[in-house]
Amino acid sequence: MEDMDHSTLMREHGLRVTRGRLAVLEVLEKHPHSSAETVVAMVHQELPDVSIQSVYNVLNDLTEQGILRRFAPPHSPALYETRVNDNHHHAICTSCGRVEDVDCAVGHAPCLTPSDSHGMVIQIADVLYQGICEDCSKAAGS
Amino acid sequence: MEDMDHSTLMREHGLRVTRGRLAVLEVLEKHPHSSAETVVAMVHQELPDVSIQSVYNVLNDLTEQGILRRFAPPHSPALYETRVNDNHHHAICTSCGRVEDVDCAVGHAPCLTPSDSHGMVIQIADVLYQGICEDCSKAAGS
DNA sequence: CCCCTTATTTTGAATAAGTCAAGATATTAA
DNA sequence: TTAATATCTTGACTTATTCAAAATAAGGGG
Repeated sequence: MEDMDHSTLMREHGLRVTRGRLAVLEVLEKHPHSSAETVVAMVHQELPDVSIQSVYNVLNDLTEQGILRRFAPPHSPALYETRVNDNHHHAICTSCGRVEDVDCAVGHAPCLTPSDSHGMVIQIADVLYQGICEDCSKAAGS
Repeated sequence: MEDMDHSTLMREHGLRVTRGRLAVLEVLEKHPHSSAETVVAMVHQELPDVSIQSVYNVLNDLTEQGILRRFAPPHSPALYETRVNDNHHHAICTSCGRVEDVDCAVGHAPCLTPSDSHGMVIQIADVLYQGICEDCSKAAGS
């Protein structure tokens, strides 16, 4: 069972295994870059009586444990994904809001090494490219 | 007068020069990484009858023209700055929320060249480092 | 310099996204 | 199986931001 991994993962982080948490992880594995609202909608397809607040709790708890990753494009609610620990980045279309994963060009984890971090110990580097996606530039160019 | 630059800048973008816009630019030059609310507060020190809505309008208009830059750390309202066109990045302390400017280590505008942009034409690369700042790690380590 | 056009601002209401807190429920260790 | 407590639910609330219509002000042409 695929849930086994998720269950084990959560136990390793000292978290109890609940239906809500498993459902959130499954949803985000199938649909990365989802907002809390989207996650709620998809969780409800399987488990209609999980509360909205609960999904927010789960998203916060799992993000805090590093099981999920959260990022916040301007003009967008926070988005979540399970793809963690691989230093990939995101490109968002400023026109339609579509989000794509992008591997960094410069090699392995380059952006984890800022020139001068002002004494901060860096844990995460989020890179967000903003631009116009193919479809939107076609649509605008016509 | 320093305002001359700002006025010229706005005219070049086809925008009318208003007290509110000048005030917002001045505030953000002195206090980069300010939220809309902070900008309102500081603008009000000089011009108490500029409305909140107006500041939001100004921030949106100037951002749209590329005169301001907006970025949105998780758990934070959107932040604004006048430093534009130099591909610098940001480090935010996840504990106290402090934001610092960071020049990218890898050279000039490296992150504007993603390996595979999925057909998107990239306009901006925002890099957000998250970590623990010196003060907070001292405070926690005690 | 004044007037006209229209960009900008104001006012007030409304929405979206997310948090807080207290009590009910479910998970897990013993 | 039971006890302890982590998690979930409910409902209200806060924060950040947007919308829309009427009032005002900027700047070009006479």
